[in-house]
Amino acid sequence: MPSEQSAGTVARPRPTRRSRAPRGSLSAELIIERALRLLDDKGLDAFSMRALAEDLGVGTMALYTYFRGKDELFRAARDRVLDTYVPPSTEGSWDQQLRAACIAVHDLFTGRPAVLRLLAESTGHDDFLDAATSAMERMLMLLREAGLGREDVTRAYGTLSRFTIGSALREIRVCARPEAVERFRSRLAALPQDRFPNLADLAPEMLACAGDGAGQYAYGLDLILCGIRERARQAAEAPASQA
Amino acid sequence: MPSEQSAGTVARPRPTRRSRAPRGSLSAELIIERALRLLDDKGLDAFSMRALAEDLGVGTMALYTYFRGKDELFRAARDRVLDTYVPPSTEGSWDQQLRAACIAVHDLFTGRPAVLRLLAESTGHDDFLDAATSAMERMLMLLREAGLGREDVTRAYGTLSRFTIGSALREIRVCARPEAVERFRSRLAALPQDRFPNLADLAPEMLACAGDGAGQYAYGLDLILCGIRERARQAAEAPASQA
DNA sequence: ACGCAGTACCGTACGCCGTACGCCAGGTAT
DNA sequence: ATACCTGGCGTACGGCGTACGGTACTGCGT
Repeated sequence: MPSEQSAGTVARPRPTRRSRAPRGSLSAELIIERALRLLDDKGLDAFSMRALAEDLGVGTMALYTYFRGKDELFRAARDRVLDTYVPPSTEGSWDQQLRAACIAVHDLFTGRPAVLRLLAESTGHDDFLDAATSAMERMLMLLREAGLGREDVTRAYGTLSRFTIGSALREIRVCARPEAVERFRSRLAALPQDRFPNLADLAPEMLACAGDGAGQYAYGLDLILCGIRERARQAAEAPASQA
Repeated sequence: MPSEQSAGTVARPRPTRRSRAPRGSLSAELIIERALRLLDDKGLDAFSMRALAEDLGVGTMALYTYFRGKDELFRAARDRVLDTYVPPSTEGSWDQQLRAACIAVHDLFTGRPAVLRLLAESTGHDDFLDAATSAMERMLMLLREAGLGREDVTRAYGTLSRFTIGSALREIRVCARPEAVERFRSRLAALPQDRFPNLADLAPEMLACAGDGAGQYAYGLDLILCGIRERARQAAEAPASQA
């Protein structure tokens, strides 16, 4: 910047002129990494392109060299996280493996609250990351191994995925937030016991479960797996009933 | 500002000066109603206080007489929708009743996509609407009727609610959007069959299920109910095993 | 009849946001 | 040396939510 502010004390509006960052200081990788850190630390609501740029020590518009816009950056970040999925061991019976695989997905989601929200708001299926597709393929395989028919495999998979995302969402919104659980507690305590006897009676259990996301997930998962087993048994007994 | 624009034809920037709306033209009820209509028609993303005010033929700030801000308005709108829940009949066995109740909730959610997103993003449990609390109470009662222990009742309820919200979310994002299903289709078709044999093979079923939200929900619900029944049977056989 | 307080509606302005557009500097090829 | 390419960047625009103060109407006490 040659003789830029030398012209007297006539204060420019002080845009806090940054010095130009050197040439190689940015990359898609680096941006995604920082964005994820920011997302995890401050949450989705506090995220902005401006904040991210400042965090990187870079002008806002520099980001647009690497991503067409915020949405594209978000999708890239989401994909990066999904690609960190590592399938658990391939030992044990089909239901043991399926259980482990689902729990791994659930853990991946709850570990990245902001990314989960991104995922929940996306139109879904707009892409097939390699890791995500592999996970899907593997689950379908395990379900076939269980002895389910073609449509049952598909529907059972859908059930698992819906339950998993519903659980993870609840978990990041409630279980992981002590203040939410606390508010729940006071609400429960204030309920008229005559109108809601079961709710009032079960308050201690409700509260304990509200704080135990992982346990809740495992319980529901087992319920569903139990249903799948039963379904497989029916299919084995009456193989002619499917189209 | 006296004599502000009287100086000749110097056009003011044309803020399209509205004539003041008459005194009784607004009410909390009316605002909520219009907000819901707008939300349903244009979606959550397109909603803004300014747009709502314009829709009502009113200045933006008039809304702030009735609601402290956008969040409060949203909560009021959400509550209003939740309060339209009507519990289905109280006839039949506990599982028939539970099934009907869950489906009613699911239908309520999927009928109001924008409200569902509001609900999914809220911290949850920050209030107990009368209708929502009654629904909860009734489900807990039915689960006790099934013969479940205290903790099982709570956890089974949690499973149902998580699955229901997960399903509804998926439904408004995918099943109800033909273009999302279409994109899914082309993605499936493009998959390398050697790496993802099951996925490729099951593509027709996957696609059919993607468009059939209600069927998917009912299937998963039955899986869970089956698990609950099994659990109840275990509890009946070994009543000493619970704390 | 007349003021006057209260209130429902509203205009303006501020500080955020995402991003279109074009500039500019520094490295590379010629 | 020169031209070009490209990655970083400043500015500006239109949108958002909303704090704050103004304004005109209603209804009340006199």
